Amino acid sequence: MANIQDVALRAKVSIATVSRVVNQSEHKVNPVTREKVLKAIQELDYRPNALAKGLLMKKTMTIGIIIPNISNPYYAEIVRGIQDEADRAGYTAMIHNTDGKQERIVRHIYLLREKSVDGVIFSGGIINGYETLSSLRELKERVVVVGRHAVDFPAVMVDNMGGATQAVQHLIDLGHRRIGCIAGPEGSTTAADRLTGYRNALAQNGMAFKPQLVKRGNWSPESGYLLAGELLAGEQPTAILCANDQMAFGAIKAAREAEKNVPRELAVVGFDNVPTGSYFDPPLTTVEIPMYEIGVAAMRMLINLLSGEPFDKLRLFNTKLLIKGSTT
Amino acid sequence: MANIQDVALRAKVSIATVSRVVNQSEHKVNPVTREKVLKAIQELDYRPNALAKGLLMKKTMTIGIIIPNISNPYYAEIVRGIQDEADRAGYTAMIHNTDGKQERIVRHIYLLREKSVDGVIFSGGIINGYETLSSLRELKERVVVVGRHAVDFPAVMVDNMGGATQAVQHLIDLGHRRIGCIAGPEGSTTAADRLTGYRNALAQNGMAFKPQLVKRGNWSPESGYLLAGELLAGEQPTAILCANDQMAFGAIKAAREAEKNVPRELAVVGFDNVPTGSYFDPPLTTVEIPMYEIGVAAMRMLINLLSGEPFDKLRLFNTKLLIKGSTT
DNA sequence: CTGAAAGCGCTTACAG
DNA sequence: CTGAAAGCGCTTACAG
Repeated sequence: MANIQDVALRAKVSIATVSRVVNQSEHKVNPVTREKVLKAIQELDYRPNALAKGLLMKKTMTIGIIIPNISNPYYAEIVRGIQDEADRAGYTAMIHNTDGKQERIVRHIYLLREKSVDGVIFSGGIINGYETLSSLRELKERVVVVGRHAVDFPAVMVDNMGGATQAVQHLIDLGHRRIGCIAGPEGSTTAADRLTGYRNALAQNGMAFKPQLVKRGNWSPESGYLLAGELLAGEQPTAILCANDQMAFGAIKAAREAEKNVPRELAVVGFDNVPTGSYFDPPLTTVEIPMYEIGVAAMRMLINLLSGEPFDKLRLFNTKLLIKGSTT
Repeated sequence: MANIQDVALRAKVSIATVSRVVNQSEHKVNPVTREKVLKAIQELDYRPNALAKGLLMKKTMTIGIIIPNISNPYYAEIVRGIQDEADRAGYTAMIHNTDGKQERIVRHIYLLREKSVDGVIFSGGIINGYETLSSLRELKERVVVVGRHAVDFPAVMVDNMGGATQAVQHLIDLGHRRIGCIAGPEGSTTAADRLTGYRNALAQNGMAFKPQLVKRGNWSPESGYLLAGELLAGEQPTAILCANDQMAFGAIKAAREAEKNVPRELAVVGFDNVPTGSYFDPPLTTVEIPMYEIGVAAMRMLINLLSGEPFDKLRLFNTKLLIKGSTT
């Protein structure tokens, strides 16, 4: 690969001049000289080496994204938002899957530091524990998080609580009185907030909270399927709020196998509004979250953080209840 | 951030010695000295700078992945496979979305060169045109592709043709004689191969190929929905092969709205076996592709390529017809 | 076993 | 307007 030296030699100028041309520097360069350099660059198919530049400038135009799993459509959509915004600003992203495991989170944070990323966006899982915080020490002024975290980073958040309350209110308005909940896993603040929203709606309507109507899944359709099966065999709710769409897909399948008509005998609400939900039969009623925009906003925030621009340290997105065929 | 110099100063040794300890070099280091260095590293929370190392060693332990769109579950699954295998080998991946646009492909290939990635995995879209090939020039010995391409790179391929033939044979065996096809877009070799498979099955059974039974979508559920609507309103096939699951979801929705029972009045087959397909009603009959394993295999191949190990330049994966409720 | 020094490919303050 | 030189943080051949 041709380097700056090769270009300088061929154009018969110094590397300083080549650098100025390449970077369209303020520093004046004679037009004739510039042309010579441009010609040499073209002929040699020269590209500046970003490692060398990054080492010197202490700026790599690279960011890290830490998520549980890119093959989860929720994160995939957020990531696409982050990347589109990053691309517009000239940043490249390195994506790290942690499956929510502390050990992997810590290891990948260290990796990002070694690779000298300019900043980090953290979504999913949870930042806690001495190890994780300690690994973030050197990076902590350059982190943006998506979701609610114990630590005080600039954050893009979603009104999960309000969304869940609204969804349950919708079920109550339809006349449901035994409303089950397939919640997300322990340790997820998103899951916790959605569950709180469910409880709030019950309380606001003077309805008792019954722990036996609540099951905790792991976001997968399988877990929704199994837990809905348990609820239908036991407590027999007439409606179920699922903490995400995937689990709602599983719940609808369980209802089908139990020969319960959705929505007539069992109403089901999901959360997120993943793309395929509206193709289901019945189309899934769900709480929409603007995942793509969340990603864009998180990257926007990181760009401001890194450039020293002032910005709001907290951006809250509202949800929107989409009433479709799985509730009536 | 502490650098190697800081560690050397604190441990009262030279940077050469620190380097040897950090890299667990062959070169002997006195155990007492080693301990001093380790202690300093710990106290300073030192991490070696990968930019400096990469610049010197001409090896960054970073790879690039070029795909159309990470929020497409097909690519997300392949990427997860690539990343898991990459992670095991100590590589980090930079993912670039091109939406299949030549301009973006070219731009991102140049970006990957600037960032000095060790290698590239290219999936989706298509490598052709002077611009793209030219941009790949410097990287061409370090590229692995997924899918069929005009250019001769080491490749991981899928028997799309055989899978489609098998799926259509299944429909024929069920007695269907008017079989429609919602194919993928022009310019996609995957789409072309699946369409050829469809035609082959017809030919093998002495059935005529009718162009009016074939429509070309763009892989999205919307396109499947619209095109299935056209087929149902016009040619009235009794079965449709869709070139991917997303379009099959759309087709089933169109059938529902046209009050055609699936599978009784319209049989539908998808392709890929994305995770949600089996939760549909009816569960989607589809041609399974081992997406995750394809990703793993592609990364494995790239690792061998980069390390100079001998390996098969072509790895072919077979598909598997999964018969579910959308065909009977 | 230890360290001084060269060099990877850049940018920029400084001198001319 | 142009260029020589320092320095970013590393690894390793070489000398001792």
